[in-house]
Amino acid sequence: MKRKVTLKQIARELDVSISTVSKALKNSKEISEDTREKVQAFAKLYNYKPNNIALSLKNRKTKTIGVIIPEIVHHFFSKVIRGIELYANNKGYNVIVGLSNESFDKEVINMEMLANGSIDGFILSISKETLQLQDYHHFNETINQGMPIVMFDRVVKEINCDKVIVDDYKGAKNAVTKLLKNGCKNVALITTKDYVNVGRFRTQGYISALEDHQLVPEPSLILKVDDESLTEYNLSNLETEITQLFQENPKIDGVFAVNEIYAITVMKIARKLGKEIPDDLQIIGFTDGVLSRHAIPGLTTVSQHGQKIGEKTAELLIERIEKEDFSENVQTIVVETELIERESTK
Amino acid sequence: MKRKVTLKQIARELDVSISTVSKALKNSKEISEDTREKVQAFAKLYNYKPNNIALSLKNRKTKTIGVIIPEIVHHFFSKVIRGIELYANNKGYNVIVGLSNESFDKEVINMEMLANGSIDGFILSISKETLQLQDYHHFNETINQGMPIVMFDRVVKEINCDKVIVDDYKGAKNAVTKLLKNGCKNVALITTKDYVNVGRFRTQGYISALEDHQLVPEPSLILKVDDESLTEYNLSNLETEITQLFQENPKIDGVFAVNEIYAITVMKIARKLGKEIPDDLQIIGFTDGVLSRHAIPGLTTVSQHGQKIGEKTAELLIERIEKEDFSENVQTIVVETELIERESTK
DNA sequence: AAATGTTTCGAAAACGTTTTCGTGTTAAAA
DNA sequence: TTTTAACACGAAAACGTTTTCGAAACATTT
Repeated sequence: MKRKVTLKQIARELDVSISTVSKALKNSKEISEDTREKVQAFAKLYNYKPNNIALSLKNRKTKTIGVIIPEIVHHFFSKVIRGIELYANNKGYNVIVGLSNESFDKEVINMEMLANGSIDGFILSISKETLQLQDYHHFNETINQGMPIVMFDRVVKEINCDKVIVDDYKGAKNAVTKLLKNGCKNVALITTKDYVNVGRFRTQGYISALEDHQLVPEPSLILKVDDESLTEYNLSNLETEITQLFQENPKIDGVFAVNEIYAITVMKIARKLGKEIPDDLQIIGFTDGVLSRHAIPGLTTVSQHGQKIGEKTAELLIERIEKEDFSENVQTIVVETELIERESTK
Repeated sequence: MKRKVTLKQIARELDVSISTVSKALKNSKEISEDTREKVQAFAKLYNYKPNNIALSLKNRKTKTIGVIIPEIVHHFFSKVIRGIELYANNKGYNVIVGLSNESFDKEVINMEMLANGSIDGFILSISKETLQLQDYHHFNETINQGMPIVMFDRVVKEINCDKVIVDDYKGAKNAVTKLLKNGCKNVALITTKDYVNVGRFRTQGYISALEDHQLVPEPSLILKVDDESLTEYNLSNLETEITQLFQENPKIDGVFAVNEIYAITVMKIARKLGKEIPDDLQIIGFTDGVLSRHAIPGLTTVSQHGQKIGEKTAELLIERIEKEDFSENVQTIVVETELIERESTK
C-alpha cells in the first residue's frame, strides 16, 4: 500500500526544493526544461495529484457546495439533486448533502457542520418544522458570515437570498381551469395545512380558477390533510378522510390534489366507490413523479421540472461564489410548471 | 458582514498567543482559570468554530465519506443514501455524493475528484457500463492508496473490499416459490440482460424455485429486456415486448419481475388483455418502492431494505476508517429480503 | 574588468489548526 | 538564601499547497 505522494516527497527524492516541484508541475517558465521534464515524469510515475484539502485551506475555497433538503426518498427532491449535481460537477464542484428530515434541529446542526469551512455555499429547501416555528436565524447568520445561500421550492420572504421557486399558484390555477373547462362542476381540493406555503399558494390558485369561472369556493370541498400524522406506511388516515369527503359530497366530479400521494389515493378510493375515471371523476395531481406516470390510468399532473430547478439553483450559487458578491441584488427565479395530460382527465 | 473569526484573531485581540487560545478553548489545565474564561467568553461572543478544512489538513482525516451511485432518482438508491446519512451523521461524518449516471467515465472522474484528500472512504454501487467493461482498475487503485471502499448491491468479486448485498437469489426464489405454492403453473420471468449480476442472481433464483417443484424452466417464458434502450420516458419498447410475451404464451398465470417498472408494466398490459389480478394472473416484483405500494391493486414485492443496507455500509466503512485497518479481513454482509404481500397475489 | 541582464532555483510566508517542548515566573521546600 | 516544584504561557513544527521575493550562477554588454 503506497500512500499518496506529496510535493515534499517528490522534492526530497529529486533533490530539489518543494517550490521547484510545484512550479515544474505547473509548467512555469521559471524552471528549466530539464528539471521540468524530470519532475513531471516522476510525478506521473507516482500518480501525483494535489491534495484538495491543502488547496482548500490555501485558497479558502473548497469547490464544494452543501445541499440541505428535508427528505431524499422523494422524487422531486432527488430530481433537484440530480440537477444540482449535473451543473456543479460541470463547473468542477462537489456536492455534499445533508438531510433535515423535516426537523428544525437537524437542519441547524447540519448547517453548522458544513458552515465551518467545508463548503463555499448552500442550496436548501426549508424543513416543515422550521416553517412552522418561523425561526430563521440560522439562515441569516450564515449569510452574514459571507456564505451565500440559494433556496428553492420551500422559501420564505424573510431571508435575503437568491431563490428558485415553482409557480405554485399558476400551476394550480391552470390545473383547476383545465378541470373546469373539461366540464367539471364540483371540483374538490385536497391540500395540506397552510403553514407549508407551497400548499397555500396552490390553494390560492384553486380558488382563483374557480372565481374566474364565477364559482364560489365551497369550504366543504376543500380537504386540508394534516401531514404530520401521515407517515409513509400509514395512509389509512388519509384514506378515511378522503372517503368521507366523497360520501359527504357525492356530486364531486373533479379533484385537484397538491401532491401525488393524495391524487393516487383519490384514484384508489374513487375506484372503490365505483366511480369511473375520467368519466365520472377527473383528477389532476402536482409533481410529476413515477406514481403519476405509472398509475393506471395515467395521472394528469403538474410537472415542476425538478432537475431544471436544481440546475438553476446551482447556477445562481456558483455565480455568487465566484463573483464573491454576496447578498447583493438577490433574485427570485420562477420556473414555470407544465401540465402533463394523461388519462385521468378528458 | 463579519468574516469567520480565527484563533489568530482572538489571540491578537486578547494579546495572548495562538496556542493559549487553542488550549483555553479546550479547557486545558495548562491555562489559568482567568485566561480560560476570558478566551471562552470572547470566543462565544464572536461565535468561534474551528475551521474544518484546517482540522482535516492537520489530522489527515476529513470526517466525510464519499458515496457514488449510478442514479439518484431511484427509490432504492435514495433509501440507501438515507441510511448512510443517518448512520454517518450520528458518527459525526458528512456525506458527499457523486452520480455516475451509469457511465464508466463519470464514475472514474467522480472518484478521482474525491480521492485526493476530500474524503476518508468510499461507498459505492458499480455503474452498468463498468460492469459491462469489467474494468475495475480505479477501484483497486484507490484501495491500494489506503482509501477503504465498501460496495453495495452491484458488487463484483474481483475487488477485495467489504460488501453489503441483497440475497437476490433467495429473494427471487422465495417469490417464485410463493407463486408456485399459490397454484401458478406457468410462471414467466421478466429480467434484464445478464451483465447486471443482480439480474443474473434473480434469474437463478427463479430457475431454482422451478426446479424444486419439478418444473423445467421454459426459455420462452423468460424475457430478457435490454435496459439500454429503456429511458424513463420511453416505455413503449418494454410494453411491446411484454405484450408479445403474453400473446405467445397465453397460459402464463404468474409473473416474477426483477424490478418495479417491469412489474407495473405487466400489470398494465394484463389489464389491457382483460386478465384479472390476482385471479387470472399473479405478479410479484422486486424492490419495495412507491410504485408497488400505491399500485392498484397493491403489488406484492420483494423488499430489499435499502435503508438498512445504507446503514450497514456506513457502519462497515466508518469502522475501517477508524481502525485504520484497510483491506484486512474483508467481509460480505447479506441483508435478507422480505416478501411483502399485497393484492397482486392470492 | 566592471556592470548589467538572464536564467534557474530556494527560502519563507500564508491558509487555520493542534501539540510538543521549552522557559520564565512564582510559590513551596530545604 | 538556594533549590525544587508547580504553574502559565509562548515558540515552533506540522499537515500540503502556492506564490512572492531574493539570490546565486552564468551570460552578455560596455
